[in-house]
Amino acid sequence: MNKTILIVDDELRIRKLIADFLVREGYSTLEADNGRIALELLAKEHIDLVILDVMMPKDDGWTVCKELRKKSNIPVIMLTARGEEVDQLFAFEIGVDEYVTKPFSPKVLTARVNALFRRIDTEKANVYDGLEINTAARQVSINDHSLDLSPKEYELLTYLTENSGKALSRQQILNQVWSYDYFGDLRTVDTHINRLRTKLGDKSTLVQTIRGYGYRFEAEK
Amino acid sequence: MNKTILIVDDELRIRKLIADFLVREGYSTLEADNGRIALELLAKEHIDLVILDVMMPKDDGWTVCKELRKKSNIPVIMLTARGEEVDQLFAFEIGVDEYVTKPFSPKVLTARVNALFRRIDTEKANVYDGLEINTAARQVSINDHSLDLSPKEYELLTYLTENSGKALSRQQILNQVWSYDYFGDLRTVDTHINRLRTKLGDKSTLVQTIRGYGYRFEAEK
DNA sequence: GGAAATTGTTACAGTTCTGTTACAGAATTT
DNA sequence: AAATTCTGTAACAGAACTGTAACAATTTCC
Repeated sequence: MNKTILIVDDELRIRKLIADFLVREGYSTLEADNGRIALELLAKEHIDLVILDVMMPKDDGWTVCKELRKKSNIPVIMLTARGEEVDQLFAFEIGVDEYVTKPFSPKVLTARVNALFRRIDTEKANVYDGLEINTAARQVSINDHSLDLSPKEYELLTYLTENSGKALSRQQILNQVWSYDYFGDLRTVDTHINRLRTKLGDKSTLVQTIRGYGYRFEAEK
Repeated sequence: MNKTILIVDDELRIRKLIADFLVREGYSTLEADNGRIALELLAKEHIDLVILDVMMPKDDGWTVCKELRKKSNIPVIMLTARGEEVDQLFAFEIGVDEYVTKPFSPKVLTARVNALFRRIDTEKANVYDGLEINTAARQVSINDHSLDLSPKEYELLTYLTENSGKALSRQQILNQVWSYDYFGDLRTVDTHINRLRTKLGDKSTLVQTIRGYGYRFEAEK
């Protein structure tokens, strides 16, 4: 089923413009011309993402977002007017995921939406073919059988899974899992991959070698 | 190999700040404090993305971007000052892919960069008559059946596909896929083409021989 | 048709790369 | 402080990759 995006803006023209391009990208859309209706829709409908204009006559975007956040972790993209002061820390605390400055090109908006969904989707998938990663508990298990990973092994595994399906070079891995100013041997990565694979047992095939490049985590289809 | 980002800004402080966070994200960086040096670096080095400050004393960001666009399709992120009027249509025509308003949080900047690369990478996930090349995963597949290519074979194939429809001489291929200072036998290219064709199976006809010259990748219409 | 040029194919040896293990020092726990 | 665990490096063996050469097949040109 298509993802549904709720567009909240008091201007019909803007709503239609946005809806037009999102539909073209393959999304379903809902519309609300004020905060109250937006919140009602959120309670009733299954909505995957909200695009929210800051400037609205009744309740402004910030208020709607704050209300929304009490009930949901739905991603929010804010539309801000050019020149409008935006306190990024405030926005972050409220739980805005992205902004787009008006006027915007449809290209930019749809790109943001796509990128945000990709991010959410990858964050959600914490079970890979029977390998479960509980980030809150910092615990990894295979078929409810807990794995005893060292700190580095855990960090390495989560970096791989967070970028599941992507080729990661040894340098990239070293930069991320160790640190950007760590100047160690690239082969260190290999050793840790080896240790990780050993502990992964028959799930070790999830960690694929890319010869001459690095590694890739891959949940088989 | 890491993606390389060129940072163009006249202020050392800003450059270092940006470079710091990008390196932490696993990118390599290059720096230029003016447009001329930026263009020189672009000609010499392999650069995947440019971050460009609009306000610079010699050539402003727009000029640099326009020059750059004559020679390359590298994605560009513009740094604009808050309150600075930006004509988005103008920027779009010049070929700017994203902006970030100063002052910005590193989080916002790196998020933009990551999102842009994701977009580029997924756009790049090209399909040629059933042959799919996923550059992010560094993976090639035919009808969802993954091919096991060696590093050279992969590089060769992507070089061919990136120049799809163009005749490439053996020397040109050797210069690009090997390196410009590699002095090997031209027939080495033939051998690798042969290996590649073998692995491509019934898609091998995509790689055409140009007698007396070299090869050409051609997606049939 | 036949010679020359060009390309396809295969084999092989040298090189590079990766998996694995061992070990010593560092960090952590007891 | 001792014991245990963790970590980074080095070393080695085996596997994969690569470049060259030699020969076969094909195309071009006379």
